[in-house]
Amino acid sequence: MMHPCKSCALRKMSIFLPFSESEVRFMTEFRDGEVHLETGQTLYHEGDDLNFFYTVLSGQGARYKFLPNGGRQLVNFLFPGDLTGLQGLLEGQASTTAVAACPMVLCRFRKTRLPELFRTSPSRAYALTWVAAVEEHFLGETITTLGQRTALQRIAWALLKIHSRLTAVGLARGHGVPFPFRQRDLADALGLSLVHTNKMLARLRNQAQWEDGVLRITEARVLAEIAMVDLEEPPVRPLL
Amino acid sequence: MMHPCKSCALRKMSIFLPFSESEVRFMTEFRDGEVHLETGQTLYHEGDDLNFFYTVLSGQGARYKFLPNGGRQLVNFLFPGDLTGLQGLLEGQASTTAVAACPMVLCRFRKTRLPELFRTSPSRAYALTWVAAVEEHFLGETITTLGQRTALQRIAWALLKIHSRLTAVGLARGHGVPFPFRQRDLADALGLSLVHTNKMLARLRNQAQWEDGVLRITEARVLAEIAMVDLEEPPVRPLL
DNA sequence: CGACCTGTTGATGTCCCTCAAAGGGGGTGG
DNA sequence: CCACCCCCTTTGAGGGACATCAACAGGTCG
Repeated sequence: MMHPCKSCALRKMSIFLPFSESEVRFMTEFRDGEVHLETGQTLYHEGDDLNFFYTVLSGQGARYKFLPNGGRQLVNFLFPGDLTGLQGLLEGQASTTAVAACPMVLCRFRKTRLPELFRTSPSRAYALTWVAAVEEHFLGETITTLGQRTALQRIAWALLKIHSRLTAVGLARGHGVPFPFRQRDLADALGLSLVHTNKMLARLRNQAQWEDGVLRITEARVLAEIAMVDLEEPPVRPLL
Repeated sequence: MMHPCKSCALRKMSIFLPFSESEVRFMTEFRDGEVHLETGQTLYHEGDDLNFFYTVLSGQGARYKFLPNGGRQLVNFLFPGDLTGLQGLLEGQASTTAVAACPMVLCRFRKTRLPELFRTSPSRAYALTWVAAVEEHFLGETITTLGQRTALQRIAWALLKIHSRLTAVGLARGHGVPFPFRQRDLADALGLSLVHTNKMLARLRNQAQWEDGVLRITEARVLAEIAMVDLEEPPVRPLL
């Protein structure tokens, strides 16, 4: 297709800031093709020299960091609209491993053209920085959760965040949002053991159901109370 | 003084990428004065409308997030060269409270001029994004620490990171680096209780001493082993 | 001198980890 | 078509790491 960005479905979602005509033209030329991943495939490995960065177009994945003792931390989920790979911008070395949890499509950008982006399209460069700032903000919230919340509160917090983020990109289907991960992934995201994660999920079953890769929240109010957060939509943000 | 950036001591440190002549000129004009803080003063409060962002020139501080239950999370320390306030770029609302742990000097930038920076100085805009990516990378490491490391490992990890970061900005003084925080701050940074933090610090006394606001590391190798990290210098990064 | 803050140490409790085992699909092969 | 296995989920039992409660020492300040 000639105009992959022009027809991009993500761009139309209200959570993303609109593109100008010239921005659409620029991105169409700037992008470096698409990447298609199957379930379980890795986008990049920890330690890889990263020549690209990516925007998630569809599907879901996660970035993991592995420790010498066998531990594994899920640093963040990769949802449609998320940018990943920028971290490796500096060291050239990826600090995490990105894996697809279901079939994914990503928009690819070449790192060597980054200076050109900054020279040629200030508004797109601004968007890039903005997205990085959004991500930074979210990681700060995650740190707060890991540092201060109990297991039950962490689960409640995560389910709410995940649900609202996926709803914001139009994935709600009445019966819930697709969330194709295992309990082990959620456990690794929250610094909990698999067993305890399972037990806390059971205790929240009245407020949220997560089965067969579909997450449904029935008592958001209660979850928010448990998690000590306010119920709010994800803020509007740019898309790359 | 006419050339505050030209004479900036930070710029000369090898951990920071060099400025071109034109970049120095640009920043001199772009900056919006200095902010001087006394110990305990706050740079901004959670919920504030943020019109500025800042680079730490000297001194140290931290960003905190407070929870309804009285909990407090130290999201990150603010060391010389660090950029802060960008997170609030989007919501306009600061998500954390920034407090000085000793007298601080910061370089101030006006948010409304950000688009101008992207239009006028692509190389500076690139540096800004780079710094944000560095920060994002570090927050990811912190998440891994909070999620996967034990109390002793967290303390060892934090002491190493803090020491190497402060050394990289030239604060080592033979007997150690200045670190003007309380054990309560470190506890809040690592998601531990004050009491337990104290006990773990005691157990590491042979490897690291932290007294009277000075941190000295005598057995970095041992600490690194405990923390499950490699001993390495902080990567070179831009300065704003 | 007393009030307050920070650091230190001991005692007690508990949240969560680890170990263990069983049940339910889904896939493969006999 | 059933046997078998693997992965995921679920539940119970026991133990350990860390939180909470409590008390004291030293330093600083009013």
